[in-house]
Amino acid sequence: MNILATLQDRFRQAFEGWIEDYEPLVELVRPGQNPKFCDYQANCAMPMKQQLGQPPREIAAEIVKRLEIEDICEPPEIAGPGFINLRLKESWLAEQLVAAGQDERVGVPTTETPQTVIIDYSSPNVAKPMHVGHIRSTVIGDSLYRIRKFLGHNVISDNHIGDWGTQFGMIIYGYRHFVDQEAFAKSPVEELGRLYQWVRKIMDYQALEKELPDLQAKTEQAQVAWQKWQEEHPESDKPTEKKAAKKWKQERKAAEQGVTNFGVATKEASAKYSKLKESANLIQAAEAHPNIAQKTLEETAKLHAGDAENKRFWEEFLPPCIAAIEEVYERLDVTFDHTLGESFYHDRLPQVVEDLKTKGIAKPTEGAIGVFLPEQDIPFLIQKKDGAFLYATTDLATIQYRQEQWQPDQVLYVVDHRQSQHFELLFATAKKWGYDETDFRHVSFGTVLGDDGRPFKTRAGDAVGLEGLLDEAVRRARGVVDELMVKKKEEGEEVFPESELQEIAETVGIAAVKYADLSQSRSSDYVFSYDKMVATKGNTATYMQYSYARCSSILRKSGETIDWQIEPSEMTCQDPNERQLAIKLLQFPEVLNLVLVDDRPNLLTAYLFELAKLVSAFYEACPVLKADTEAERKRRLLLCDLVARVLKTGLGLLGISVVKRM
RNA sequence: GCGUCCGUAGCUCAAUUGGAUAGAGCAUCGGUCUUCGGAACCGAGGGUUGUAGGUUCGAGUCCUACCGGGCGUGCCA
Repeated sequence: MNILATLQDRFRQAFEGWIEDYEPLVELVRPGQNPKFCDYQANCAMPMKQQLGQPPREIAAEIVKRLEIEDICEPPEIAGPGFINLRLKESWLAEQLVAAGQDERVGVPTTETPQTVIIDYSSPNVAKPMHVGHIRSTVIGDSLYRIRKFLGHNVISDNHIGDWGTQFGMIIYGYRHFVDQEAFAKSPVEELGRLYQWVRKIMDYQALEKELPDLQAKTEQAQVAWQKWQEEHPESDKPTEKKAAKKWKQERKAAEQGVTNFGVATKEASAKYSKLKESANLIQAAEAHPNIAQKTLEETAKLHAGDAENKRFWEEFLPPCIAAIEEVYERLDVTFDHTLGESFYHDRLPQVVEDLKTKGIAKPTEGAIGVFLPEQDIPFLIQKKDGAFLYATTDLATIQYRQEQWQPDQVLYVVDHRQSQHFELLFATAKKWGYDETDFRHVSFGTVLGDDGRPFKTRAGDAVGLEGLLDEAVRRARGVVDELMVKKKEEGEEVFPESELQEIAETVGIAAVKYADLSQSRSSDYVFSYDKMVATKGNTATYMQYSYARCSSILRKSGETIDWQIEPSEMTCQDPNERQLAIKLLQFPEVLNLVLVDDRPNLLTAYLFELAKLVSAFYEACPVLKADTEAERKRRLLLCDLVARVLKTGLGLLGISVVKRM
């Protein structure tokens, strides 16, 4: 049962035959902001002023008159400029609680309008270790998948892995020249990873060798230019006229920034260079394999052209690489319905370009092929002048395939915000191509930052590996769990066995990483902090899991079997804390729907956090096991049961598991 | 230059897309309690929502300008 939807229905009925185009007004029925005023409120009277030419308070009175809602709410009150305040009836709340309690889905109905939705997320490159950058896409995508599925949509997850790119040229080249056969036989993935890193290092070294003098020269030039600008533009010369002053300031900023920008770039580059230079082996390899970047590109081109040997390497390397990625997913408890990578679409690319050309959508431009779109200052290039295809081409082929295969109503791309322009171009092109019925959405997200406010990197400047990150989170979680055990021991309580402690740490650690990400507003960057994510206070997975464990423990200690076959009158809330908790529990369905409006899992985490806080207040005010009467005890135990189930279900929809005790 | 996102409490972040007194957590301060699991609860201080205008019953949210930042910006993905 969705309270909000039910109330909105009643308003819809009230408007019917009276007001035209009332749907936007129905949207203005909302949960109340402050329990002091109301449980729900309708803000529709004010905007109706224009249409009806009456004072909003009069309109509100008219709405209330037409509204048939007395089975659900107390008589509505009109407040302020024309707010209609609704207060739910105790008897109705009790009925809904019992219905939710009896329902395996804790009262969440499935949708009446199921849609076919494809979600494209995670998308790692094979043969390259997964890193911190993959967390958000994977975790957010997985959660959106779970929620849609739970609500009854036909969801298809497709992991569009990078299995056809230049990294294969790199490992093929590496395999030809540097492979340690023994290591490869023992663990192909590890050896391929080493080869990738090694070739990457040689490439970096050679590139830096070439670029560094240039960078240093540019830094010096920038310094000279800045000096000169300052000499030629003393502060006293600053124009007083507004426009000229602005230009003056901009020039100064440009000159000054040139120094810092090139300075920083040079400093970073030379630090990296001298670090690489420490390895004699690397220098030797770099000398023996000049221009390695070009050679790896050639290997990639050969693979794409169907070279038998490279294709054989690819076929040999791919399965173990995918298996390694699967291991990470298993640890994260993430699954996909399909894993159709770039290579899957390779054969379709020429036809895509041909078709777009034939239909007059794409045309040659400076030797390449591109789609020109109104309101876009750059063309969407689908073929390079050397004839090679681009990821734009693959993305279009993917859209075409998915339409043929699944006819989706909606396609979500959970990809970081830096690619928003690419998706704008992609979606516009797809529309022109005829796929104009599908709701394509770029579910974008911000960058994961370190505590210095810059993208989260290791001290050496590399991306942080995902597995190491998870290990560290689990290690911190173990620290938290151990601390807890010390306390238990002091208080003479049972200390858990080692195996269980490790299990709890794993569950709590992984949950912490996921929750930290999901609880953040998706569009903004966020600062990664191990300490904060495993904190036992605040909006963290740890706090929620504890709340669940505490609830479970009370239920366990009651020694009773939960039985929801009761009369609603027995569930009537007697205490304000019970009532607040009951309403929050019943709002679970509407929150899930709200999450999907704009694909914002943080609304679900916020809801769960509020629920957990209300439970704490409830325990404080309302003894459960030591309740005054048997009826009270029973009612409160049932509330605990529902809380535990909503917490578990809600966390489950975020991809987070719970433990029975901690 | 153009495009785009952002600027909210000391810190990290919310704010149901235009609704009532802008909320949480951390940190700070005060209080409660012989713990149904105290990882608790109750309370206080802390804000000109970057600045200045505008739109209207009503603006953190929309419009304009400015200040400060991130990201992107034709053949990488």
